[in-house]
Amino acid sequence: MPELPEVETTRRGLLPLLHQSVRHITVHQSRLRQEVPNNLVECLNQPIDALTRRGKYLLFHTPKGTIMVHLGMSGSLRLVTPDLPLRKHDHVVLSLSGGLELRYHDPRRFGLVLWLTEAPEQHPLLASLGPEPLSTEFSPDYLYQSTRSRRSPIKSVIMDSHVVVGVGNIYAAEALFYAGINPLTPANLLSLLDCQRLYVTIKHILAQAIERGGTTLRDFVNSQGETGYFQQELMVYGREGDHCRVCGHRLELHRLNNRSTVYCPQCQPLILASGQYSV
DNA sequence: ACTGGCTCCTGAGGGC
DNA sequence: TGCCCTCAGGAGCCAG
Repeated sequence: MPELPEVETTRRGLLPLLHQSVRHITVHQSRLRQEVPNNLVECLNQPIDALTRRGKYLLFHTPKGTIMVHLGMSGSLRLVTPDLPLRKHDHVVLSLSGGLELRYHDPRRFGLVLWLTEAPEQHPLLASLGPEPLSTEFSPDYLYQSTRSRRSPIKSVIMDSHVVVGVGNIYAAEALFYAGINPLTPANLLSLLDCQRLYVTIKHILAQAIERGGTTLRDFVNSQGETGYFQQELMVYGREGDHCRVCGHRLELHRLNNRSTVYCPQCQPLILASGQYSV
């Protein structure tokens, strides 16, 4: 499941297609999270002069407009030679001037492929996004301020892309573990010190995952079709019932907003409204 | 303004 | 072997 490090890994792997043009488009399945628009053909013969990322959105910039791609839950982009057989769920295929094909593959179809003619940052899906977690805009004070009015669990808040982009279920769980913060803690009960620790762990974990090519669980592959190799180092995600790697306590599973949330009750005590800690 | 629940979708895995 | 059920989850949307 692509999170920010996986999307960034994909972006870097696709840099060879810079300055190439799309010569041909085949849409095998247009029903993604949003319908693949007919005007995607406007990208034909336009050189891709930049490939950027905003949150988990990939942006292929051309003089005439921007191809915006989101990988959703199960999506991947692969740069392959045209003779490689098409796989099931290869929904969109872009044939490039350099001879390779860029194939968008997405079994669960939660992702999207759009064509933007306006400035990407003005598109509704991007306009309201929070700061990039690895930018200076994201700071301990920003995190502290943006949690003051939020009584929902801190895990939900850091996963809210309007607060900060790119923190999905895996990294949220891991960052909270390293910060020693219980995922269920009402966000507004975090102290500035808590926010400073959480800020550090979010940044550190994402940066480290990018450096190592992304986590992979289940279906993520990079643009060369390789899996990442970060998953063996996960501390809590997917380890419910196992023992904490730090204290040996049994890790607990909690369903939060219909999402599995694993934490160590010993290392991540719950802060109560009274300011006391509960183990 | 904030909150939680619902929705889209397919494939894996468990129970029988 | 096969059928049915549950679960996985990013993120927009909506009602309260």
